[in-house]
Amino acid sequence: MTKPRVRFAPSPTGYLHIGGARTALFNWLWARKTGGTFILRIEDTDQERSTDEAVQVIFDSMRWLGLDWDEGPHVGGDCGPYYQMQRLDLYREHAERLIREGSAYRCYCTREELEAQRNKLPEKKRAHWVYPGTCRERRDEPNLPFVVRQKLPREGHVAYTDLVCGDMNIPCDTMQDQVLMRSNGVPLYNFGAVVDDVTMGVTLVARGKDHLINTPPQILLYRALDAAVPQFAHLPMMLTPKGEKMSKRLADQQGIDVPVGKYRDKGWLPDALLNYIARFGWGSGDQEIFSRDELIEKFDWSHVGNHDGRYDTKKALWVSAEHLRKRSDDDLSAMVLPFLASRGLAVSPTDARLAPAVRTVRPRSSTLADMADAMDFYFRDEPAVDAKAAEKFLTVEAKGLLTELAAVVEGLTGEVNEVAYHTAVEAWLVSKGLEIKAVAQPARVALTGRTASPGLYEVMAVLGQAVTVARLRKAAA
RNA sequence: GGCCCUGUCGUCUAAUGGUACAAGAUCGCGGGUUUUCACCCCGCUGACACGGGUUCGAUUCCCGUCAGGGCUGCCA
Repeated sequence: MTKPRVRFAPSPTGYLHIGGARTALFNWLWARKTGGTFILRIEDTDQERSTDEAVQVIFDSMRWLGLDWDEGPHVGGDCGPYYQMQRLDLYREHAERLIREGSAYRCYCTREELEAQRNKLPEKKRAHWVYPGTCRERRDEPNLPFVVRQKLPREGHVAYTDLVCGDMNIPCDTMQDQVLMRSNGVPLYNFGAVVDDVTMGVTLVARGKDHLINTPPQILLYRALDAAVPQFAHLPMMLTPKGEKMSKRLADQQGIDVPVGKYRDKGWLPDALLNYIARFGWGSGDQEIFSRDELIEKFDWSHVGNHDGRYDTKKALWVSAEHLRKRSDDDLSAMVLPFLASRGLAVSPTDARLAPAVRTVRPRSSTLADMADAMDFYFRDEPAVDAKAAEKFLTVEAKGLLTELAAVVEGLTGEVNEVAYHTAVEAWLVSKGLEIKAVAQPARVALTGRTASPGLYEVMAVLGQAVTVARLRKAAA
């Protein structure tokens, strides 16, 4: 049995959409699970919207996610080139063949003529205008611009079995003679994709359900080209929390990050994003958290659902946090550095406070950005003090206690660690007949500038004796 | 409007023609732990869209209704 060949074929018109990332992931998982081939192909035939920058963004996002491709730009392959705009000869040859064999025809109707026809319809009915087939039987070949249209059967059905959606059976009279090639010789999606999938030997096409309706005419094209029809798997849509298509605008309104790059910028771990989007439309028993290898091991088309879902920001953040908690202090230290840097904190990778600081904030963070924010006070010369907190807790009475506390800490000798702080402070409290509650919040504000932070003794241990004393004294002044 | 897909807790998933008072996770709420905030632990609320059939029996199969989504471009 031959190994699967799957592909991800984005169009470079902006950024890698999170829904696109899921399509890429499912294809990639299948290739990795089966030992098949994962192809990356750039569908840049929309010259109005495609840009080189967007191509670069796709590469960057794919690499960040760790979805490496076996064939495609940069890595090459036997079926290249992998940019559609570099394959125009191929499309022209295939279009000519279809015309010759009667599965396609040249259409000389101009855009203006067709537009005029459409506009004759009442406004409400314009949406269901279909091309009337004016040039279907035309035999002459005037020296005029033309598009190539697919010549569809007027009756019959196209049947196929979708790995996700099951048995499909679509009547031909609901399709129309779609344009295959523009008048400038550039193919449209439904043609370019088929020619490429045929010539690249793609055996399984997994894509969003928004392409479900494109499949029957594509199957007709495969048949017309005497090519094997691949398997199809149409993935359910990722919708906004309100159940709408995830356009950039709507997503922004509802606080969802659509571009993959946003997740990187916000300090998600790539594996966490992969986990969240994998669980979207797919599941494996009760398991929620998957490593990359577990996804490869457990992924299966039979467990891909076929109903659309809604993005859930809270659950997404939970998944992110779970992945963060599984990482070692050292890993996280290295990864959080850029986030500290972007906050103006040039912390050295060898700073001894780094890993201990990470350990204290890890259970309080959902992303690396959260983590950097939570760690801020460790690395500033002076903590940013919340004015309200200071007003509430740094009272005259509290300042007196902080002065004493500073002296207690200053008096410590030997190995001064978390336990030592704990022991010494407890002893002092007992001698004063006080409970920790009496000084906890004032001390916290003094040391961190905030009312919520890791435990006091942990904080002292990371800060060190000298800084702890200094901050306590400063707050008491 | 037409065509296509889909309807299980708010959300993402699970299970099944009858051991079932429909399972897990998240969110929400309450409690515990605690120097704060988290983490963690315990508990609670919460769903088979509706109506017909098929069947001894339907959440599960079929039909209809309703609802949601997608497509309906010389976009992808």
